[in-house]
Amino acid sequence: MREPAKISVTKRIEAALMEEIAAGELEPGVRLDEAGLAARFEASRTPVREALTRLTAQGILVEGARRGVFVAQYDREELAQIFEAMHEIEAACARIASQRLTLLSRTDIETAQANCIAAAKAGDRTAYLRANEAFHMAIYKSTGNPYMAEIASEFRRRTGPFRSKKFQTKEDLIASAQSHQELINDIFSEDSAAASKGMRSHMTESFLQALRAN
Amino acid sequence: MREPAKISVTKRIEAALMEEIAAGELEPGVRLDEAGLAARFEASRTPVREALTRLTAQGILVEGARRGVFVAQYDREELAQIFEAMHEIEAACARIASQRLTLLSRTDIETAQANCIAAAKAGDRTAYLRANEAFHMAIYKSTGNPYMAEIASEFRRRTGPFRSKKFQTKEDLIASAQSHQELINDIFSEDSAAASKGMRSHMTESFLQALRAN
DNA sequence: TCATTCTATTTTGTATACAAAAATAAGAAA
DNA sequence: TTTCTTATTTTTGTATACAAAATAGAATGA
Repeated sequence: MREPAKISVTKRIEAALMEEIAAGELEPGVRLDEAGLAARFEASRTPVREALTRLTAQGILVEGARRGVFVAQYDREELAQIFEAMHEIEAACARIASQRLTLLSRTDIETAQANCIAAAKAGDRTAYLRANEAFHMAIYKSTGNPYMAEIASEFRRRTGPFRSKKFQTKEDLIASAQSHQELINDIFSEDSAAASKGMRSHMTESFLQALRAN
Repeated sequence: MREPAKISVTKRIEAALMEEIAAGELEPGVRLDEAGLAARFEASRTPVREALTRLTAQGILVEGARRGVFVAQYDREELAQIFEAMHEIEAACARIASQRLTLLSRTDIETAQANCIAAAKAGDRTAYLRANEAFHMAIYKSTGNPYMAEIASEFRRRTGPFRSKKFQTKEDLIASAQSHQELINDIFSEDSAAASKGMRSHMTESFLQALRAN
């Protein structure tokens, strides 16, 4: 029997805010005041503060020039720079992953992709977003390098609110899932150059759509 | 006249700890207790806590399995993974930098390298460490992408305590400075593939020495 | 009307207090 | 001695309090 997994108030608030930002409920530019959040989460300002500090360290929130912290918001130029950095890291992950594929990691990637296809066919946007995250995470994990995986995940969290906007229609979902399929072929080819190139093209596509939607 | 630049207690403590860890005064594995630090910095536990939280988020500290936070410590396997990730990011930085070199950024890199050579010739380890950081920072900055620069810097901070150990003799410093020179040639060649390859070889060298010293 | 100074309010940064959890130490039983 | 239990002490997580800074608002003068 496992313990009730007591989670600290700080972590609970951090996770909740991260979730809301990822889901787009808290839009970029919105200000978060400590007192308000403390009231909302029925806690004191102390854990709220700590959660905000952690989210700020991750770049999900930014401290405004004046006062208070805000959900990170980027103009086109900044967004392009973030995507460029993400682009590089994702490409490196794809290359490394292709060199180190195990039966298990191949299966994980394929399973995630199967979920993507199912969600796309069903036109279920929420399910697709979740499956899409899992798909990319599976690739990161396949590098066998938790540090690479961590920075890749971090960028994914940061760009989440901007990427999610681009999935509007069922066609968007299906197009994305197809793009995944090409990417998988490249990675599974075990030609690391092709894997890297494949990821670059997938990310470029993703960026162009994100730019259009923001 | 500029204002006295009021710095928060939290930031002061964070910077001080970062400095001490980078300098190797606080060795990997050492435990940091809040009460003790609060006494040392003549502050309450609150700002100490916040500083520790931020350093933990940056991976400079880790929260132990049991209790308390510790200066991050890595075994050979983990160190290899971190260096691999750093390797990838540095290579990407070098490639991008080589594509975007401006007169100003070239000058910054050359100036930093001149300082490295001077410190190496003088056998001044502390000065070399500082100049070496500036040299790499100048390359990051030359990418024109603050997000790339930020992750590269973060890895540099994390690996600082392990890299610094490898500079023991004057010959080590001179060898490092010479390695820089080759790297500069590759980056300034404006052949981005060569730049990336050059950085990879520089980082591989650096890693091998770090492994030997740790 | 606009700018400016002063006042009031909000909000943050830091200190302190306290309860709960974990680590440590001590003692008892095998 | 070793192991198990229990008591003690640390240490952490959260709440609360308060002063200083920042913002907003009101009043004053041009």
